[in-house]
Amino acid sequence: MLKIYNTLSGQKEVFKPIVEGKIGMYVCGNTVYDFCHIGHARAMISFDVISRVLRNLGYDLTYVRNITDVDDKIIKRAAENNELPSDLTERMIAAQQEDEKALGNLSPDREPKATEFMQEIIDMIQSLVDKGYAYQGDNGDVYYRASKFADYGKLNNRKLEEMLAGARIEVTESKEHPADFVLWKPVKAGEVHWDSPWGKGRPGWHIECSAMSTNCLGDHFDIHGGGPDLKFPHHENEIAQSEAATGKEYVNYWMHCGAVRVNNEKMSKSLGNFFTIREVLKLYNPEVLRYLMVSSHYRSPIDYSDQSLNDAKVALERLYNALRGQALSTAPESSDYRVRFEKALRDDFNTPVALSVLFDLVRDLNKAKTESPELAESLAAELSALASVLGLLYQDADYFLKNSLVSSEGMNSDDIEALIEERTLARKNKDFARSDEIRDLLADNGIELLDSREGTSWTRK
RNA sequence: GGCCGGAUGGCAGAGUGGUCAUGCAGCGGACUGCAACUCCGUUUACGCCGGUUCGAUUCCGACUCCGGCCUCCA
Repeated sequence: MLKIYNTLSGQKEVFKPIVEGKIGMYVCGNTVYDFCHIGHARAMISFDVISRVLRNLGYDLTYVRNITDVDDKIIKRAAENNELPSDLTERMIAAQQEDEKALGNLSPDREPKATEFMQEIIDMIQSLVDKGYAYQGDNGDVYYRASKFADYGKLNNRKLEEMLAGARIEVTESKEHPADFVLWKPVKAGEVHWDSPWGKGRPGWHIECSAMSTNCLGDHFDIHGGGPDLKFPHHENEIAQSEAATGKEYVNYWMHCGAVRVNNEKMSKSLGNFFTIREVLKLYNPEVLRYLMVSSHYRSPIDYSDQSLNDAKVALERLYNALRGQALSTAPESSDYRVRFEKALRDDFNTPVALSVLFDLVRDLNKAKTESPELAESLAAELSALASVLGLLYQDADYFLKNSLVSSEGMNSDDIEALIEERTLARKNKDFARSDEIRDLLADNGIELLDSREGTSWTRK
């Protein structure tokens, strides 16, 4: 039994797919006008893990995540850069793919782009116009008529009347109601545009997701996910558009990950307090960032700091230490560890508890190394197999331990190996003074040594 | 103002009506030439006030504080 917290109901629910054994999942992707920051990383990693877990549980999953490649911010940024919007979006899509590959995310099954679904977007708007859910204002904008959709606000527990009190909704003369939102906006001079029954122009932000998700997964599908800041208005508007256009229920389970915070404040573009993924990957091995994301529950807020990254690095080192130099056999079909691990993940993807099972396993593995090599090989295989469900421990242990911190400075491997060789000789000759001198020298350079019967290995701290 | 979600040991972070989370750090021991890695043992906890209960960190209510959304944002 799988339980999923559904934003729509505000509680954990037993998951039931529409079609037995199959799942359609749509996740809102990024607007590609800038490099991804840590908040994007969290959303991308969270849903990557969720998709892996669903497949591990045996579901036939179709995972769709869109790319927003037409938007005000893209047009603005491209103009600032003096380049074509399409050149900007291509660059940023390539950058995002690089980042994700580094972080160990698997590609979604489909990554539809808004510009490739223009006809479907126009068709959906037409359908809304035909049914009286949309109208063209005298400024040329086509608006969604929020007041006609009885369930408007059901995802966020809001009522139209109450929202007016907030008074932060953009007031436009051309709108019938302040909560109405744009489906299609007329082209401004020199901007990219498409032909439509309402004149040349381009789509509003929300409609593309309704059009792409229903075209890729059907009018009614299982899971829709995204970052916490999309809950309102974006997802609320998606529901309104889709259900009005198709006349069917849109999505069964809505999932939202938690925010990444910096100094107890949400990391966001508008606050400017964000770090890009590539900045962080200049300092830390990408798996450290992934571990940080997986080490708390996907819905909890995460505080991002040097210390939180460092804690993640140290914890990951413990896992990799257990695998270093350890042969793997075959993982058992089922074990107490696997049962506990999967039980945790079936409970709304509780990755912190799943990780705690891994650490219990590591303790037994480390003990088995001296007591039963065969058991150790099997436990190591089990550790590796379970970790892969979270997308962790995919690197060579020795490589990771030498590169958990990515520093461009510092000693290179050859110099380190040479010093270790000299130290080994000194130790053979019982010249412990020289031996310790070398170890201290390496330690000052962030290199920690580990002597064993097989020889000396090292870790970059 | 409205709507959500939090408050757990030195830090991070799960969870539960009555027995262990887990990682880091600390302390004692084993291993080691000394270390490191590892192992064994161990200290520190559930915001505040009431209620339900044989018993509440866990359920209910009030309070305080914090965060998010209500505007583009993963």
